[in-house]
Amino acid sequence: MAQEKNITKRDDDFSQWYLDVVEAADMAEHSPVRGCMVIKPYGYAIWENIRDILDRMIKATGHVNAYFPLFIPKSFLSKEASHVEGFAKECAVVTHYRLKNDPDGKGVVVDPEAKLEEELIVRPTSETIMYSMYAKWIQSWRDLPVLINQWANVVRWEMRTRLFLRTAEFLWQEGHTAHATHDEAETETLKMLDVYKDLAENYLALSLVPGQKSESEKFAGALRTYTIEAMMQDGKALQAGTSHNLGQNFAKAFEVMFADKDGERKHVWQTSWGLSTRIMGGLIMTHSDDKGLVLPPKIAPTQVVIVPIYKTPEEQASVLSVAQEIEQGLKAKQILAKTDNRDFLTPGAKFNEWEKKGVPVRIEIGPKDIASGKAVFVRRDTGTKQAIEISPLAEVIEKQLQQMQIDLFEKAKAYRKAKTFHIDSYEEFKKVIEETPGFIYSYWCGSEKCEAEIAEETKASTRCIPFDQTEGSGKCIKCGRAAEKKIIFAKAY
RNA sequence: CGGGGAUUAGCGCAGUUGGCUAGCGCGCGUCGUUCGGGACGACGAGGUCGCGGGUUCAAGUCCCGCAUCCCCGACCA
Repeated sequence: MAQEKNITKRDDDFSQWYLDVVEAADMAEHSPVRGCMVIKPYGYAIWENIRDILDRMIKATGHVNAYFPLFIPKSFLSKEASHVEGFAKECAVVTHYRLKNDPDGKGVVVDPEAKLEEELIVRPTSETIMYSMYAKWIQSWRDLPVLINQWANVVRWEMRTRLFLRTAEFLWQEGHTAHATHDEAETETLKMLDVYKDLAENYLALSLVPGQKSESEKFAGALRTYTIEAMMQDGKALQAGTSHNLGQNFAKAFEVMFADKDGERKHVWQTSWGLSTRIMGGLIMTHSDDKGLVLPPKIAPTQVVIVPIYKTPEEQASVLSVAQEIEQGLKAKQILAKTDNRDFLTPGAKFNEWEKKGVPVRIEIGPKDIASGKAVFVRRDTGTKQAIEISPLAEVIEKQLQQMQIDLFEKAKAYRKAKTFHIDSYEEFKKVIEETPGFIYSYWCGSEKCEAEIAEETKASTRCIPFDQTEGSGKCIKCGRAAEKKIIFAKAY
């Protein structure tokens, strides 16, 4: 039998299940370059959809796109102390600009004569290169705010990598803004986190909690970092997007200053925010099942696949012509439909292939259906099959796609709620994190010592201080001191 | 950077105490029969056994060195 490897989700092997889904859906694979990923056409089509939606949102909130260099002079990176400390350990460095033939034999070697005066860092993020330009562009309060976004690749030389979740090179957008006041920057920071939340919930159907990062988890160089933390099917957290209020830290390092209305020269207040291809890992780990990927209709490259079924050439002709009609009807409603008319595959093989790729809706059309004026409609998430009339088919499908989008989100939310625990005792905390991993809400005193000890003892890190806090106060889960707010602990990707 | 494991066809693997022309499954090609849940048969193509040394009449197999990859930790979007 031509049976491929099965995709099976087990608690102890969730990572393997995840990789199997990525492979089965034909989204990406490891490249020969260490830690780097090849995003295959199907995976890239999904990224393009996410990118286009987010790009529209970013522009709708008043931002414009620009592009800055891949290379950052080493001296730039070291201007902001905590920033360089945060990234120094994972930077790729360009030291030479030329190769030459190996004098001892085959191939080429780095020409030692071609050493750079100053090494160049392949950007791990673009704060420094962008703000060196902002310093020139911003002179007056009239130049503010600067609201620029960039779509780019960045490189972080991570020790261990995993497709989409952590790769040495990844694609993202990074927004970098400059404002006249702290409050304006803070508003911007929160506004963009909200854009990410909108994208993640209403398009990707991820279930998440927005909140603020602890001091130890915040971005290197930021005043405050806000995050959306999504929950995966194994109860672990995935940081799906972050928005930073940078304060004046970089403004001071790069001397980004403006003459204010009151005549004083002041440092600008800045923000940066980013969302990467990692979010596709979250998409996969939130919705997929043992048959493969499950895509929310709003980001699926193909929303409806029509599988024709026939035996004889006569049947083929009539079935394909009806399939064409259905496809046209769907396209007229802006539904991304395609007919799989490959006649070297059996219908079963096609069903399987499109299930692995997560196409939301499948329509089966064969001689029996044509005779009865109906077609078979199958939803990817529930697997429900039903016969529907061919004539008003597009309307029904349109509603079903909308419903599936809602259902996926509701399912993800219900799942997160089921794996969310409010815990007051450290003993219970340890038990829960081990036995039923999820988001644990506990009071925390705010000390890095408690945070670090908990991480050491339980492998759970602080994810965020949720905006949504229940009334009251309590005692720190670790040390017992008085605490004002709850923080979420979870194992994380 | 520590601790394990691996490297044989495109992919996944087997290969005995060293011994014949290095196998198996999937995939791939041609033809035929099939086609409502991953079709079947026949024939066929495909290998510098990671690299470099060594031992031997004989090395995928034994020895030495090197390289690369994977997994588990520390680091991270």
